[in-house]
Amino acid sequence: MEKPATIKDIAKRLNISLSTVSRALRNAADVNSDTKKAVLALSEELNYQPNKLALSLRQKQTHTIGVIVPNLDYVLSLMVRGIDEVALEAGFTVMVCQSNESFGREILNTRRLLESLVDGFIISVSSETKSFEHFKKIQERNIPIVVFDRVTPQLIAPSVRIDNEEGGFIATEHLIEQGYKRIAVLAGPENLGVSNKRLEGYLNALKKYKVKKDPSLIVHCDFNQDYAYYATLELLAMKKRPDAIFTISDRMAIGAMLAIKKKGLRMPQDIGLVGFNNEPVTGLVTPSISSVEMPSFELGKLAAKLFIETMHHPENLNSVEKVLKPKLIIRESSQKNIQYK
Amino acid sequence: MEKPATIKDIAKRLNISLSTVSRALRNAADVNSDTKKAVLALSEELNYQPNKLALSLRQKQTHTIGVIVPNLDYVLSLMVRGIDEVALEAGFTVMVCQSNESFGREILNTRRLLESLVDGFIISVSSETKSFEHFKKIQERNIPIVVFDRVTPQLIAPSVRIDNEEGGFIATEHLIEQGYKRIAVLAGPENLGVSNKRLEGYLNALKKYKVKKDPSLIVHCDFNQDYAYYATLELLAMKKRPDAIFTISDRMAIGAMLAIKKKGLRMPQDIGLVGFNNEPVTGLVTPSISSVEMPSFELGKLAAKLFIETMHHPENLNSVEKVLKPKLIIRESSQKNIQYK
DNA sequence: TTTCAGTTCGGCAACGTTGCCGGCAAGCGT
DNA sequence: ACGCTTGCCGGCAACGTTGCCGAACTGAAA
Repeated sequence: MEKPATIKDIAKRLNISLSTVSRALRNAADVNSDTKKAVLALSEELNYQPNKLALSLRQKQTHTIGVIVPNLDYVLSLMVRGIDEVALEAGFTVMVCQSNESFGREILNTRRLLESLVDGFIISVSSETKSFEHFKKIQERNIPIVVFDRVTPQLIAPSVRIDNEEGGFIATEHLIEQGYKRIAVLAGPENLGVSNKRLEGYLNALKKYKVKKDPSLIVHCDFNQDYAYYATLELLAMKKRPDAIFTISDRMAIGAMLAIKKKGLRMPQDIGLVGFNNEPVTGLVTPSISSVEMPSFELGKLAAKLFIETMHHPENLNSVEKVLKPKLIIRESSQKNIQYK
Repeated sequence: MEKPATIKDIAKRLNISLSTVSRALRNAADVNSDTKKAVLALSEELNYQPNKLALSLRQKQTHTIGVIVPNLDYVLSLMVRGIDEVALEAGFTVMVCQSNESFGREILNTRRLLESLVDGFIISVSSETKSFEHFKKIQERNIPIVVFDRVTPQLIAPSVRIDNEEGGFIATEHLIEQGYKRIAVLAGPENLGVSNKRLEGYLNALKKYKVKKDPSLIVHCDFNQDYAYYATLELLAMKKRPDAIFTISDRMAIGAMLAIKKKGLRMPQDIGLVGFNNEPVTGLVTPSISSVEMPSFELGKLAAKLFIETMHHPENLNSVEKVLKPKLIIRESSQKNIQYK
């Protein structure tokens, strides 16, 4: 039992032609039921597995999806698991690449996946990416792309995301309702759509509740715990320091928490804090941190489903844009007016 | 610019044969330097990319490594990144599958990867796995396997791991030195080698420092925060409750911490706690949790290097066993006698 | 008997690539 | 003029699979 069995082996053993075996295995109409049985039996015995390479070469389809993500943090790895689940079910294999938030790396990844002859892409763009030519070239070759989570108007493709504006809104609204007056926001890089949408939600909440917007309370910084830490220290050093902070991600919320503790301030009494993503760690730290949860797993599944639809009907699905709703998880860090739990 | 260019296109445009083009591209000796230049120039212009499927089909090598891991928690994803880095450098693509600690799923994964015609495997076995026939069958087909992290004597293959016995030893030794007298251990499932080695280290430390072993302080439970939580509650309900706990993983340490807090006990004064893996969360909770760090990234890189060696020299590398040293990171949860920091 | 439809099968080519073999011409020495 | 080496190149087959075409046989209708 050395080499795996091929169609040829079966044909030889049964003294019939390759074509007949092939047809029998694919259960084609024009093959005698006796020979069909014989072929099936022998293929079972030899433990025959069709060679995927030959198949792919022949029909120019690898049944492989290239997935590019900026990293594999909690939310994204959940999304990838969602993609994986649906893809496997549909007979696809997924290849996951991390761009590490680097533009160059993202280009490298697309090239590598292209070399691997993936049938298409499911992409969440890196925060560094400002040009989308590498993706547009792929689209010109009629290779399907689905964008998820980090969606951008600069790349026209079917997309799945959460309502980030809503997420920013409910987080801010909650802080306002808790009685916080000077609410700062730690936003991500300026060009990142996701971050800007959440910021927009923040602004909309201020507007609705007639809280005056203060530009000095809006800070852009990298999606990163350390940057958030230092940004928060600066915020807290202001003459009129904020009494609450909404961060665009939990990583940043952790950084903010550390800075707040460093300053000897208490949450939620002195400072309120709300993060985004609902990573498990937010429930473990002291105080636990309120956070906006998103249906990551569902979102991944939806992305994969949309991809498969796109493969089958490449006609204008480009305008399809699925949006899921986020949900606020309230914990200690923001409950100035208690009465919960 | 629709279909990607092939060798045939180049041959036709230059009026030469396929073979010549092929040789020119591979920089073979017996081809005129002028034609070589022409071919290279045209292939550049047409943006020629060799078709990997055809190549793989021809030379029966996909340059793909199948990686199977029980999950993608902090340590394992670091290891996978290490594998990825080395593999890419060496021209390999890796396909990662999660078994979710399930035996059936692990078998499914190996089958799928086998169908994808991977050149070999790098494996960390699931905690459920007690039979290794599915892997042995692969080895009989002369497909190389490298085992990492979760190594077992039941599967003879080149392996990379950390010194788990040492890890268990230094954690326990540290607790003893801090003056803890009744040290409990939350071990993993009984059949899991990694867990047993760490337990062995614990026992060795007790022996060295002449601390009497108390079987009621040794608890086996699933690698899981909830189980650890309940197991700890039981430990703390004992008449003579332990004054320190060493957990075999940080997940379990978190569970233990929650149980300790629930009981209203203080760390490190009432109870000492040391975990394993040094996940970032251990530094963020209050109190921060001491933990045994392992060089995960390095370990992944080593595994990939070993795999590549094995591919090139399949002769008896089976006895190769690389072992890396862990390192104790001391934080608040175990510092009864202060003076650190 | 001829014709025709239906059933069942084999042969050939193709997907894109490379390895092997052999051929042709030029250059060299005899 | 002959043979030998060397440099360069083309043809063929093969990897494992499937699609297309046509052949061979059967049985029945004309």
